Amino acid sequence: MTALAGPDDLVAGLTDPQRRAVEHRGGPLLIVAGAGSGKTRVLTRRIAHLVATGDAAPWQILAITFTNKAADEMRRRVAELAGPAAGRSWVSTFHSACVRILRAQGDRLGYRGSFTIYDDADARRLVEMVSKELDVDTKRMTPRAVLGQISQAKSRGLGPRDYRDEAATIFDRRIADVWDEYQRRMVAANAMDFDDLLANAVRLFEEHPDVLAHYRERFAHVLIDEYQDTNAVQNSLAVLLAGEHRNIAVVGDSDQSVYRFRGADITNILDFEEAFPDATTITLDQNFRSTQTILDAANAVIANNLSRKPKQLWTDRGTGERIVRYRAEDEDDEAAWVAGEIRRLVRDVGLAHGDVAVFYRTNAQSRALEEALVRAEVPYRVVGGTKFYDRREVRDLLAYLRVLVNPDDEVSWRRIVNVPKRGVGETSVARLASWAAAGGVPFGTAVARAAEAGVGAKAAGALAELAALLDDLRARMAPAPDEGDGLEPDLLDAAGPPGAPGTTPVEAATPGDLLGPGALVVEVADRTGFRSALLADGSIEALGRVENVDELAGVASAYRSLAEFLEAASLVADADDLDGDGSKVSLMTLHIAKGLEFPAVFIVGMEDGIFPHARALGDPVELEEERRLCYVGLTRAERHLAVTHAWNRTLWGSTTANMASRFLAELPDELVQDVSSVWGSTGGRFGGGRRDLAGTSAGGTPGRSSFGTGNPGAGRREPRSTGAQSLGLVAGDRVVHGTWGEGTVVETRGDGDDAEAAVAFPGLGTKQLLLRMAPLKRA
DNA sequence: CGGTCGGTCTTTTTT
DNA sequence: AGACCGACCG
Repeated sequence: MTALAGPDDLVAGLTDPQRRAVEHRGGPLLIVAGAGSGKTRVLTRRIAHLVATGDAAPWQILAITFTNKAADEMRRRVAELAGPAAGRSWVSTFHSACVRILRAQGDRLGYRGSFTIYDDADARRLVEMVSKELDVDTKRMTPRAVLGQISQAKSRGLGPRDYRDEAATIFDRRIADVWDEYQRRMVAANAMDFDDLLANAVRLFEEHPDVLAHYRERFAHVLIDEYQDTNAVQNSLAVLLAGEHRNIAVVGDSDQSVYRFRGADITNILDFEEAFPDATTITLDQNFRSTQTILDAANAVIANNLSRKPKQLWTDRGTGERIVRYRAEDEDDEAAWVAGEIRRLVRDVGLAHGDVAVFYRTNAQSRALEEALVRAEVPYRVVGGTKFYDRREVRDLLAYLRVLVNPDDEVSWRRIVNVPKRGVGETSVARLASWAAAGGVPFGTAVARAAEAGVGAKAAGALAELAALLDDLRARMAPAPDEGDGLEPDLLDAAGPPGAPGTTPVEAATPGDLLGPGALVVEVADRTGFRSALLADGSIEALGRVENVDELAGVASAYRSLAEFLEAASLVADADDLDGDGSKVSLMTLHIAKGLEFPAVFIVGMEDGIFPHARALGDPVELEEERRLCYVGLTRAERHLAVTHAWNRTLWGSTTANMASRFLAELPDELVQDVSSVWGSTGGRFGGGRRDLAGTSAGGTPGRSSFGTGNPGAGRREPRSTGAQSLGLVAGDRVVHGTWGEGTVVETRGDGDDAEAAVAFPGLGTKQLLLRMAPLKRA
């Protein structure tokens, strides 16, 4: 379509600091990018600029993000700017980049190319297994906690031996024992957990200088997003790859570091300038997202953190409305108020449901909201939460598929051995395990020779049948396409795995009677009796499970090989990650909200003990992390922001009274409009109009309204009308909206105070406006 | 071996 | 309130 952008086009429209970040050459670059400061824009333009100026070939660029979604988005935007050649760049997450390298080079570490990736649940199972074998008290040391310790240590770049050396308590030494055996079993199972993917890549580079040299040469430019969320190992990777040419650009905002509990180390970004003394630092603090009121609030809150570099976000977009605060009786009142306000925003202010998001600290809080939204007939979706790949039946089938690809995968074997039920109980599994261990053979061998292993005749027969079935399927499995050695510029894909968003899924053409991934799912589900067991159950949820099985087959069939599908399934946590179509309100945790933005945001449950979470109250470091989370939440809002807390909240069956969150007290008074204070007042101060709507749908007391006409000004009386209803608009008229700019009237309805107009704003879609309330003038 | 009952423990989770 | 685990029994 359009001609590719030249270097000058690529810096057009950028602010001065943005431009400098794009044009910087020679040496390390730290881009301190505040929320909403256009960092993705800078990153994508920088990549395109490197290519357009000829300073780098596309395949010499490695761009790292944290989520697949972010990687897809970046890939898309870079392709727009730099053309298809940009597909030769690696734009991926740390984990997928490491997988790609390890698939090609893992044999140097003793892994085979088909190694399995264990997610947290798989890893936890193995820890549990090992703990029990070692007689660890799994009550006092839960597998979850032990794995957490191991994971944290791995994130710091430690191994079992280092950990043992550091061990201060008997517990730590036990953890080291478990870790030792866990790691042995992982190698035996030809499996890696998420932390291993990173750690093994580092090990590969450290132990094989020739490999490192290859990749250093290959990736002459390294860019890393969300640097504040990197852990020590990821930092090592960055340093290893960029340590020689030093063309490393990192982007991040220490105020948005909220994954400490996952091993993220904020000092990586804080100390970047020390690690790279010749680094250039560019700060982006102009915000292009929010009103100044919202930014002032966020600035004020985050200023209470001691361990940070001062930074003030600013905007030229104007003051905007005050932040609405609602003090609810309980979580139901809170939810009902939110539901009512959302209706107001849609009816009176002209927002679409998709423009609105509600954030909460913990997933459990979504329930009351969902109930209220259903009652108020507000369409919504819950983002995150239960993921497709976490469902039991999906995990079961994936375990079958993994065993097909990797017969040494013990955890998956154990999972499927008695699913569906074939009379193989705990004792049989124990016999299989000890026989395998004694003979030094994989668990799968014991399954095939169960009778020899001492398993009872009936169970042994079932197991032999299972092994034979899997052998048969394995023989008919379509081979994985050759993926090269990971070093060629153009191997694999230009645009991520097939089936990934942004690429066209290709129905795998399977030659002869070879089985592709989709067919394998079907075969496994049918021939193991998995599907019939579900159907026999007959319950509603069993039927849902059957649907999930079919869906899994559908997803799988978009991949070229089973191995490829399994890799994607392990690395892409959420299949229903799809961006909403704009027709639904989004509900999500504050963590998930990071990186997103919405015209209207509600943050609920702002109570000490909820947010900040109870477990953070006594710990200053944790508390600062919670405050960063608050900062993240506040800065997601573009124009409308409401914060709520409930005096009473029922949690886990009992009701407790909570104080308002300390973060609420950190919001400057003049930025906040307290809605509960108008309780029983005649109203009029807060934008008025349609109070009936809020009242009836909220099922609460009328008069508690909030978001009004969008008129700024602290404490000033809001006008009852913008007068736009008397403009006499007809379809085709050009108008200017205070927020959305110029648009065209598409349709008008009603008259007087009830007059409404549908107005199309270029690039923003058509908005329904209540003219009495809308800041509208003739163009 | 497999179903049922009661006791316990509840954050956040890009990969 | 709900999920998950372990003990108990047919």
